[in-house]
Amino acid sequence: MKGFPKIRDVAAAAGVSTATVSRALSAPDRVSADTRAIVLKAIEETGYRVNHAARNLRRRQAGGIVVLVPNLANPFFSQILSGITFAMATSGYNVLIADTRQAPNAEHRILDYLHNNRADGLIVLDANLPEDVLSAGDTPNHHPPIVFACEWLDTDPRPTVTIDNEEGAKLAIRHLADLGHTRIGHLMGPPDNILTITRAKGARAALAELGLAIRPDWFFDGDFSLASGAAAAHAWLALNDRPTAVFCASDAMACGFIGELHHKGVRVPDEVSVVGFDDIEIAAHFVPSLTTIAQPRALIGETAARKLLALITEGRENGSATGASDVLPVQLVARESSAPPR
Amino acid sequence: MKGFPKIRDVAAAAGVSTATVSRALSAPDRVSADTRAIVLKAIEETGYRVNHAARNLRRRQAGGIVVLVPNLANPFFSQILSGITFAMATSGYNVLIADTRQAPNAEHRILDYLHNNRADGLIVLDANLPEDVLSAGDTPNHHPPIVFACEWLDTDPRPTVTIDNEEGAKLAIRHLADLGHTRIGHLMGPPDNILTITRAKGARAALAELGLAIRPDWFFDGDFSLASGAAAAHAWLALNDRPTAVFCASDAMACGFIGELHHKGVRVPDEVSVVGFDDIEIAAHFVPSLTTIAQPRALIGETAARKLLALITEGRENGSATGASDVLPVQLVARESSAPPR
DNA sequence: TAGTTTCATGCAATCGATTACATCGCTGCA
DNA sequence: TGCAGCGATGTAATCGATTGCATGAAACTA
Repeated sequence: MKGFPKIRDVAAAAGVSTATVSRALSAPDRVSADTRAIVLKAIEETGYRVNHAARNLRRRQAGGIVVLVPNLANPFFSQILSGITFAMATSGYNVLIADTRQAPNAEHRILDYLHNNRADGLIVLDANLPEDVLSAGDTPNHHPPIVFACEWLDTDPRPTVTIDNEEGAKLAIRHLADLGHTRIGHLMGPPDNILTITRAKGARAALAELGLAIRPDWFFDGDFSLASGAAAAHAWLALNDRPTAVFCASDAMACGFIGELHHKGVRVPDEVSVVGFDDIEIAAHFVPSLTTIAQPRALIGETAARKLLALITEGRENGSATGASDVLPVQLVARESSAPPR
Repeated sequence: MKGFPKIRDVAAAAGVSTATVSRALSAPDRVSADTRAIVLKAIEETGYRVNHAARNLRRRQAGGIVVLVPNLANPFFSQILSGITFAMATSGYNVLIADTRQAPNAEHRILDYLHNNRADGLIVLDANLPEDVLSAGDTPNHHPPIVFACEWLDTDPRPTVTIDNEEGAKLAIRHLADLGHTRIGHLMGPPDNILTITRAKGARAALAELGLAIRPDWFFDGDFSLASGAAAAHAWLALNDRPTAVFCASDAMACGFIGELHHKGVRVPDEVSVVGFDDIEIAAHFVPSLTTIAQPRALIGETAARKLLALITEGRENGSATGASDVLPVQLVARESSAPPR
């Protein structure tokens, strides 16, 4: 960073002022085609690169967006991140990532991103942040625009990018009913999570529509993880009166559930059908391959990123940060793990 | 970002100069305990937050590190990223991520990170970058320090954080031999990849040590992905004379291999034993659960991050960027997918 | 007691790009 | 011919924190 050419050097090489060089880069149509060419050549020759810190300081911006991920180690998010970086690639904004559940002081550091000039915008994938963290954005111009993706807050009017979770759950239940199942259970995500609530609601609604039993002892607790799926397998085994099909609120849980049943000698789908949710990559290759509700994860990330960019630009131009919310479609993918009951 | 308090406001509130405020924050022992307390209180009251752009400009730094990931959508990397953000959390550096294989212009944008004042350091997880991209760092002070993690370049003396890939492959082969297998194949990663080369080398060495056959038709081509594992299953099925065990260079390939064999009615480990590499989370829950070589992914990320931080600091203090390289240990985890041959 | 260190603090230059405003030369119209 | 209008460019202030140097007071030394 020491001997790097600066805009002054380029200006000297091109025989123009620094203002012209700056304009040739950031507002090409404000300089004549001739000088622009000269400036670009000078940039080429000197090997000049803008200093982002200087630019950001002057423009009063941060130059990046932050993605708040509840748990980076969870592969569910990797494809969403991929969609985000894809959409951001040409924008000139950096993509920073932060794990909201990671010690030390996760909460404190998030606040730092929120109030701060560290990010021009946020994509929040974790709606279970401490209440006060997000409400810190009360005073509208004290924080950058926020887009929620995947998860959201019912009480919060900010724009979101989600999928139709309720419909997804209904598709799953109807699929099992179509196969002939009448005894259907549901393995849920973490309590309080909006996805858990919405998917469970959809499952209940579909069961009711179909006139099927909604039995509390067939609604198993989980937390979206593989391990909780395995734990649910034990709960299922412990029942006297078991459902013949289980709709799991995540593929990870479905895999954990099936894997553990397999250890106990219970075959899927012979003895119990399983439907997952997410369509993670392994679902198609699992044994048995997993029937699931596909959600377009990369597209979610991409959409959220574009929406955020729009908000950032809009916020700069006028003040009206409108927040239409996108709901992306889901799709049933039928595979081996679901079959008619014996 | 408009009406935010600046250091001047804090200085006024505390009745000191901006220099003192700055020092109270960045060099606490250069101000007296009393004034420090006063300044901190003033910061609290005004709600001041440093402007990173200004700080970075003045300090001639970028304030962040970049992680170059070959494919963000690949969950293998999520845990490494997690380790990196964990180690970086308290450092004050942002963690930026960039996908090196992502259109448009991946190559061009990487160069931007390399030469540029966008990052104070890089963690590179992709050693297959175009030759000239990395060699752009010839002139030592024209680029930030780089640490390679997982993958590395044989020709490059820069510091690396890796695992003992050769030993891992040997563990896998020996494990299969211990079970009684004498006909052992190997499903490889993408050609030219250093991990592919090293693991295949370890596998060959172990086979040789054990006096077992090294048959070219039992070395299958792959690319670490699930799909290539499934493709290898067809290659295996097509052989007249099949190995009774296959060591796969990634868990994803092992899962794809097993999943596809299962579709074709071939049971694992009954008809063929399989050992993977990585110990991704699903390995323990797969059907059958996967015997594999565990590598400490989060630790790799964490170690790389700390090493990079050390290089950044060192580079600022004196110029000698030494690059000891860490090799982290691997471990065999025996599960159901490997058993004695029939 | 005079001279020397040490410590805490203030002053003001500085990092490098952007941009409001001023300037200059043309064109076009009355 | 004269003046408004416009486009291209230059001048210089500005973004906000950091830090080299200077200052003054206190502590220490001989």
